[in-house]
Amino acid sequence: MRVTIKTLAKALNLSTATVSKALNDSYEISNDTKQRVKALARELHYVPDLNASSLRSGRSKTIAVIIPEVADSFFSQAINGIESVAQEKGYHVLFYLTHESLAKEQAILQDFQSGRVDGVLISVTAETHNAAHIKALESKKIPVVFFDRICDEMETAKIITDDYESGYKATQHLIDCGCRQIALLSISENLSISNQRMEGYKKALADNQLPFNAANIIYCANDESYNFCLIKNLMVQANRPDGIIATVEKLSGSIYFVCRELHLQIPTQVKVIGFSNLQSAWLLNPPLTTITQPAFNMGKAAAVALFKALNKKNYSPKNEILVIPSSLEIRNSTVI
Amino acid sequence: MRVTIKTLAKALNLSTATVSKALNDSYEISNDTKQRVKALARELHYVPDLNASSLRSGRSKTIAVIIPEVADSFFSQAINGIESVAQEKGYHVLFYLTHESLAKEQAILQDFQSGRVDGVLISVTAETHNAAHIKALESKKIPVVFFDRICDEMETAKIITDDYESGYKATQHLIDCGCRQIALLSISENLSISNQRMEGYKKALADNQLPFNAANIIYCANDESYNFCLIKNLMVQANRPDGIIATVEKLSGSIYFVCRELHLQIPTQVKVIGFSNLQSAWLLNPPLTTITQPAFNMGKAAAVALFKALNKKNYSPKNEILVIPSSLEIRNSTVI
DNA sequence: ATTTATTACGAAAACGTTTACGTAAATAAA
DNA sequence: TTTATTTACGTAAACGTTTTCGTAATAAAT
Repeated sequence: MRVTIKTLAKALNLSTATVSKALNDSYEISNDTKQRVKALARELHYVPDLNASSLRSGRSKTIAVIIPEVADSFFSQAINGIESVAQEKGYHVLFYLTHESLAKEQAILQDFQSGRVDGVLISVTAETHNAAHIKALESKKIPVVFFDRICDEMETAKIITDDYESGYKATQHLIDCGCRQIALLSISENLSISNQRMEGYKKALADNQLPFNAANIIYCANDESYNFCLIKNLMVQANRPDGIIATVEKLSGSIYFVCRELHLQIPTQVKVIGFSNLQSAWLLNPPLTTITQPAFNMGKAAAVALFKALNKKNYSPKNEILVIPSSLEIRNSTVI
Repeated sequence: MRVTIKTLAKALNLSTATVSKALNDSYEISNDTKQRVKALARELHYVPDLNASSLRSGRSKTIAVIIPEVADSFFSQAINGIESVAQEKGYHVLFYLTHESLAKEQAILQDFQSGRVDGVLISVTAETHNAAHIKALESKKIPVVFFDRICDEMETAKIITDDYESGYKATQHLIDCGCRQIALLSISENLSISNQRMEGYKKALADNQLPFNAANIIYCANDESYNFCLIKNLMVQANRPDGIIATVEKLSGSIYFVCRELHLQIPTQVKVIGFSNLQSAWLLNPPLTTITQPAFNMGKAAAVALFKALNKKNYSPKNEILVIPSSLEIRNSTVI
């Protein structure tokens, strides 16, 4: 037989209400009773039914994390940050991968109307250009916190890195290394991070009296072989770039593959800098200069912000942006 | 006001029972009624309360995935495989990271007594040497499927790769390349994969009349700098190995770092082969020869096996081992 | 014409909690 | 002493489903 609150109540000659309150450390219950209840619960290996609890209380002790990919070291590390605080708070974490598909993102969020989760951490897809489906959670009073890839139109907590400055720094570094024709690999026209990084790129060009050339902005897709072609086409041109910035991790690899195929030497013929958290950046051939993002801390900060909202009576997170800076790590893909 | 089954029932002048059955496509309900109910449900954006549903039915439509790390490309890819089938089946996926801690693994499984999940996919920690805490799920009729890192003593479905053969192949390859003193980096004495890979290693040595030297088996820990020291100590010896096998992904990187520090040339002075799924293996300096595991397919197969069990009246998965072979991919860390 | 099946639905209990409200006893304040 | 407050517990409803069982009405079989 399953041991429920009733089992305990009967055995101790108490009401289920008292037992429930005792287990939840209610002020209404004497210390003595609490001890007795908890002792018996432990002895009989009582474990509360989560579904019953959630149904009645309206809280599921579960949060959702929605990200585009997991095979990206940024998100891997961010997950670790999130998980570390969730486990500490006794919360459980549902993971969802959108694979950069807006439709999937919508379907996932739609499901949260079911009361499955108490809060949501999200990094939107490259296709997401408005937040209607995310705003729908407001009606259920489910707090949402963005990290990395945010939606400007939502008034909530957002954890980002200094994308604008990073774009600037990356570009300036290449210019300092002698580059005059710098390509920027992006993945989306509506993604906050892409736009910010590009703005920084443009500003750096302007500050150095270098012309901005729209042809040097390459929008990549979610298809590796397609991206390979795009980059290859870029690099076979007569006036090919002498510097490339990959604004998203997976694109760095593609650049290396193209350069290998075309026998282009990095960094002598072309310099490369990638937004990446790969520990193996050091081990690449040549070691990759990176903009390294504080992924773990961003994940952690996002989770902290979410739990802060979950503890408020007014569910809604403070509308504020937390910026955790990235760092430029110079290696041999830009300098000899 | 929230729209529940009662709302629909009242509006259509039906009982809640009928509405529920209609929504679940029960044979007891006429097609006409089903249409009307579903139409109104759609119109009013009705979404069933998962907690109520789970409480009554005893099924949560959620599975758990327990893995040691996520910052490991094997697990990243496996997750993709799992997620792909879960999403298709309309199930949700809870993720838990053990960080190789048995205590954490136990705590996580303990929590599953709450009815939170219908089934579990697990890859155990390096510390796990018995399955008592996992067997405890049997009393709750929660099916468990192992992938990659299995527990022999559990009678259930297990998805693995051909670890023994992979260990053999890796060793034989190094021998073919001229190595006579081969070190094996392991992470645990009780982990199935470690032992199998080591047995394959031993067999290959024996088949080639090479002596087995226990000093060449290095047990690494979950601490990068500690591992670095271990490997460094190994490589500063006079009779240092001329070949190393890293049986787990993260150790390959450590080997490269040590070799860089000691100015040891790969592959001329020491040849390296790693169990790894990093796409960047190609891009390392030098490109890393790997045993590449079918991570995505293993994850997928594990999920499929679990769902098969979830659909059975008798919850328990078939006690069988599915082996999906790995492949040796030869690159320049073993050949010039 | 009577019995038996089948179809389509409803009443009500059940799942295991949490919580609003009530209350008796003990204590404190007036 | 009377009244107010606090302490510690119980009663019972509620959360939103699913499911068992019952039952009319219609159709089929005898």
